[in-house]
Amino acid sequence: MATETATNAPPAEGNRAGRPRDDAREQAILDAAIDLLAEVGYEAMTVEAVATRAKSSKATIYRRWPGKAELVADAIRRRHEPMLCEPENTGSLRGDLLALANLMCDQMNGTDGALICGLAVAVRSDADLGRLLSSFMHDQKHHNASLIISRAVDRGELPEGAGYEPLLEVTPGVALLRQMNGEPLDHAFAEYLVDRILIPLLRS
Amino acid sequence: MATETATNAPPAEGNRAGRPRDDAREQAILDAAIDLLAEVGYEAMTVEAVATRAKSSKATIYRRWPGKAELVADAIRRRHEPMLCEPENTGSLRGDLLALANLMCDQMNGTDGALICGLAVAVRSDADLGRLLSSFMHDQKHHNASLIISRAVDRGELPEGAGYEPLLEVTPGVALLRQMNGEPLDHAFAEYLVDRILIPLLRS
Amino acid sequence: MATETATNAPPAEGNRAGRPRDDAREQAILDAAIDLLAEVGYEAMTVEAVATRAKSSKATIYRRWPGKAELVADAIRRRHEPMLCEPENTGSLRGDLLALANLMCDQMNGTDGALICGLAVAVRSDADLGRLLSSFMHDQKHHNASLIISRAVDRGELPEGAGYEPLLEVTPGVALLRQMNGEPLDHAFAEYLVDRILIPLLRS
Amino acid sequence: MATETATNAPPAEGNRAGRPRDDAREQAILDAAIDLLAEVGYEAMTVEAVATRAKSSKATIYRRWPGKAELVADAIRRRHEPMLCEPENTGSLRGDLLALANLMCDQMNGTDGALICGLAVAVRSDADLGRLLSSFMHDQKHHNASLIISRAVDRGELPEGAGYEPLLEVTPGVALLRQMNGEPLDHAFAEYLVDRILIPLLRS
DNA sequence: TTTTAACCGAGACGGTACGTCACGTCTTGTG
DNA sequence: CACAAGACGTGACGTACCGTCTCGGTTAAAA
Repeated sequence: MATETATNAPPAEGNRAGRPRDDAREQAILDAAIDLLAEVGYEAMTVEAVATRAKSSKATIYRRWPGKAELVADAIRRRHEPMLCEPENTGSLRGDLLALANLMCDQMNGTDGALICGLAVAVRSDADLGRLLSSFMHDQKHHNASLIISRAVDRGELPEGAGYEPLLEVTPGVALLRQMNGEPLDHAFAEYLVDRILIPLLRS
Repeated sequence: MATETATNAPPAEGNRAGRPRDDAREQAILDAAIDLLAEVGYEAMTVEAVATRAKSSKATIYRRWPGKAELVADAIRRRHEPMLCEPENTGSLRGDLLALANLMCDQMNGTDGALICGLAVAVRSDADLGRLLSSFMHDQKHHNASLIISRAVDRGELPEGAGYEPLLEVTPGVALLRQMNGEPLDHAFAEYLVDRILIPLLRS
Repeated sequence: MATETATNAPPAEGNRAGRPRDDAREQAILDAAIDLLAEVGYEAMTVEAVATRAKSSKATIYRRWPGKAELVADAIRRRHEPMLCEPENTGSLRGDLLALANLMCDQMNGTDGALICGLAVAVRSDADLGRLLSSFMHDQKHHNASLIISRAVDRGELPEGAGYEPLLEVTPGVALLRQMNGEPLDHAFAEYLVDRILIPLLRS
Repeated sequence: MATETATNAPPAEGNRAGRPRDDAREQAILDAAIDLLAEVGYEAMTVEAVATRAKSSKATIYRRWPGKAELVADAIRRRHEPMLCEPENTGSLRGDLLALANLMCDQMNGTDGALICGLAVAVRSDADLGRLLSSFMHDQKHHNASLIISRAVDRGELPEGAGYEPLLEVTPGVALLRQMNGEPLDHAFAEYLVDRILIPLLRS
């Protein structure tokens, strides 16, 4: 699943000579990029500003990434990895789903929503980025959803063999749609999503 | 319903003298904008390029719209209106839904998908555009969905009082998600959507 | 003598459409360029700085000149024209020559020396610029030298038919050499030039 | 006479430890610098390119010279030394002067002219470089000129005590001027220089 | 019919970000 | 230590787009 894109690698693999790249610079740049993305958005974000905040230089950035878009893509990539977290066990299927939905809403209302929208265009010309974004939204849920379902099966709330696949697409899909329609992703939405869509779907 | 934005009106109402605006210019500009949006995306689309393709000039564009974002918003608005069409009656709920899903897939694979993705960023800073995009995706389906449901009820395939609301969000939501993940929106997807998600949801 | 170079002209001659170029901008830019050239030299002079001082923008500069070198060349071209002045009649050949030599020294010690040295490189790839520089140094002297000689002939200090050509090359040549050797162009040099070189040469 | 500039010496005098500097590297670098100077000029010459052509590295260059200007200065210095040559005795003053003038023209038309022009700018901010350039043009002539004059005195072509100083400045001065005016330094010029300027000057 | 005011195309203008390149410094590994 | 390789911060370069502004010329309603 490692969505390995063709960006950001020293020219040759086996090369040894010369001063090695400083990974700390890379991290500082990506951090600065993430921060600025969240603060001002993709379009208003300036490579120069990223360099300044990272106490770096444009040259160092362009030595590693072909352009602004790829820098941003990588920044998100890195940010995604440490974001997996265990879903709490609330004692009921509905409670678990609601917790999950609210968590997703919070993320979408924060930086992530902006990122996803900001990258929608880039996705169309970079299939790898698409897959990345996909995993960005799915991976955590994949794990969490299967856990929630199995817990519900154990409780007897769902029949044996209930599949969680629809959850994976319906939940973020509807959230994304709302996001792009400018509608709020609040607790009311979370309840609507769980009671009117997710639970009916799982019960059927 | 009319998502009235503060764009595009001659300066004063009561003025009379002088050459009136040429509506043909307006249409040419909007057409050019739509074409370019689909071809290169929102960011890469240039006002200069729109003017050139419309055999117009930047001044004419900026005389009518405050900026690029509003021009694009208007372009989509205009394009949306003539797009309503009657859904065919295939004789079964599944057939009707499948026809609808396939139609949506075709649209998303065509210009519309590009448009939607290209506008994702702009939506966040222009609530009106969000609502517009919302109606762009909903209105037609709103009508079609209610029609399909009522026909299914008449046939006895669905119980009296079955709601079509979930259809309106789940269908385009999942499609949009796939779109942004770079996954194909083909007939296999349409069948999956209908059989695994829509019908279970309606039946529950 | 119009050293017409292939720089700085609107794309077509007969074109009429569009906003015409503002000649005041051009003059402001050239003035700023001259000033900065004299202050910091060619290499340290920045196009950005020229734009700022001229209250212009880089775009406007690059719209008119292909690059920094051509801008500088043009700046000097313009500056040259209004620089002719009458040499005073001191009553003796030596006095006249000394006055001329001192004038030249002052010019070379001022902006002009810097200019000439700064352009030495550019000259080699732009023959027109060479001729321009040539006239920049010669024209005035051509006139002045013939005047001084004829006055000396009238006074009987020089024989009839004495040519002034050597003056035209020897005087600025030696000055230029000193300039490039980092040696001072002061009054001692002027006296040396007149007494040891110019007068012997004219007398022979 | 050695115009000793503050460049290019191992850090401490008495140090002994470590690998000694490889003088071959130094020569390779200076050769590369000279070649590139002549090919593309001072401004277009790149330290990186010098390093590449010398199969060296920038660090090795900057370990020995403070910067590009000093490197170039040194390159010229080295090149100058093996260039002293005995002027042939043609049997007459005019013949000797003509030979000298033609030699100078050939040099100026070759690499040296480019070098001198290329360094004109640098001279103004580096007095040592100026003196170097001065000796570059003078030293050889200093020796040759005195030789030619003394031979002419011996032949009786010139009076006892004739000074050669004017030759030293007038000859290269006029040549330099022509060079910067883009005028040819050919045999016609050599004859003009000798017959119209040098001999009259010496005879007076 | 004549005015007249707004239209239209073209394109110059001030700004600002982009991505490139060279300079001179530094930090590796290998002799 | 020297040396080759090459990353790094700095800062100018020349390009491209945005949104504004003038031009000369056109066009339809108002006088």
